Amino acid sequence: MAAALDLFVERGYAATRLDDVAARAGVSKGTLYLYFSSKEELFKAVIRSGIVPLIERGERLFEEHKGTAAGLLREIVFSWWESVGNTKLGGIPKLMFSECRNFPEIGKFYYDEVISRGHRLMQSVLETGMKSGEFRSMDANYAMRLILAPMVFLLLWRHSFDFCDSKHIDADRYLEQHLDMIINGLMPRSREQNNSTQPAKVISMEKKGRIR
Amino acid sequence: MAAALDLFVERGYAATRLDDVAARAGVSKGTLYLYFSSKEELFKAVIRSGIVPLIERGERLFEEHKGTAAGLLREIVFSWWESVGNTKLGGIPKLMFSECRNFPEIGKFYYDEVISRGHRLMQSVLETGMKSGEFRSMDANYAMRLILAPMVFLLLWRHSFDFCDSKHIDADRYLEQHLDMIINGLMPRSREQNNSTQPAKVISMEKKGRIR
DNA sequence: TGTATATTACTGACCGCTCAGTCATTTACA
DNA sequence: TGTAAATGACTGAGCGGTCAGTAATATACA
Repeated sequence: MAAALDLFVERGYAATRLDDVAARAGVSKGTLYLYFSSKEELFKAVIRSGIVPLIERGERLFEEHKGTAAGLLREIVFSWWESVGNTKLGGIPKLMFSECRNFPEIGKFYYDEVISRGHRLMQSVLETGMKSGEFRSMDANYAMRLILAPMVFLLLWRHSFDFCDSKHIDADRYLEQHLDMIINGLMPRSREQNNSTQPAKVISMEKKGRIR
Repeated sequence: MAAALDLFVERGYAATRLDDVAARAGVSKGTLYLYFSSKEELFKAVIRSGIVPLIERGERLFEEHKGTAAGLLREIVFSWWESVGNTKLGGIPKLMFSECRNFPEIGKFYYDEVISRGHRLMQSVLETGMKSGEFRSMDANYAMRLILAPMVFLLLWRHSFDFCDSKHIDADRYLEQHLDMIINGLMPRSREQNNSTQPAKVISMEKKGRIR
């Protein structure tokens, strides 16, 4: 399954040959069929085992958190990047976006088990912040999508056009600035108070030369 | 080429059969080879002819604009959605993200002719606003990416997981809220002044029931 | 303990289908 | 009638999937 993940991420579903998966795994193609009844089943297994555990971690972060909503937001963003963005698991979302129309069943599975739970999590964080008055009130469903979009987009970019890009994106700076722009867009009233809402600095891998 | 665009967008590159393209175009497969020397050449031609004209329109908007940077931003966002998001051309970015690793040559072409020009355009808008003091000063390269990401992401979503999503996204509300969050994140000092920076309302298809 | 039998894990040659690409033939038309 | 355009049957490589066979290990039994 590790071999399959590598190759699926690298070449996409259709372009991955089972002979190659078998070769990389150090077994014969026949052996694959002792464990997975078809290429599609192998694909599903890879997706399932790789992603589902991660979403659960995020849900735990939310339940256990005590502090500002902005701090929690920050914590989720950076721990997500650490465990997904920076690992080979980061290729899965790209894979899913590319293939979900051709495999609606897997698409639905991924949506139900990963995406919708991620959405619910982020929306809860925002609603918490709105209720407490830390964020101004807005449609949490759309706000949630607007916060997640640049995060996932960074992942997709990394696995697609990044190789063309002369200016490689520094993920930490990108996420840092995203938070900065989003928080200032979310905060009510004056802007100055926002510096007090970053108690989570400890867990982030914040750069010294942070952009103002 | 219209037939090919339809099918590429609908099924992806690998899953599109030239027999089907020919059938939809109302010609025989042999005829395709009188005009395109290979499937890959057909793909390139589709991408080239579909997208390049659009970017030029955006560049013209920038050059001709007189008004606030926020107004220009708004105008670009909505006219982009009108001419790309709402048409079948909207499938091309999804296609490019999915396939650019398998066709680095096309990926490079797309990056050079479309993405980098789009980046430059948006970055210019932001820098204009920063110079005039309308926006607070920040790294324009990252800000540009953070503004474009949710826009492109909406397109990708529409062509991938949207079919799973029970709550269909209203593109206008989404973009409206994006602008609202971004502008308020970009504006210096007090939040109240931002309502004066929407002279571009005319061209947008703004909904009455806008989210506050 | 030595031999026979069963089980498990794996192999790789093979099959059949799909589909990009070809080309001898037909059609359109000036 | 000559030539350019179009056709569609055909080819062959590639690849998902199969299965008879092998080797190693475990079990049965005398």
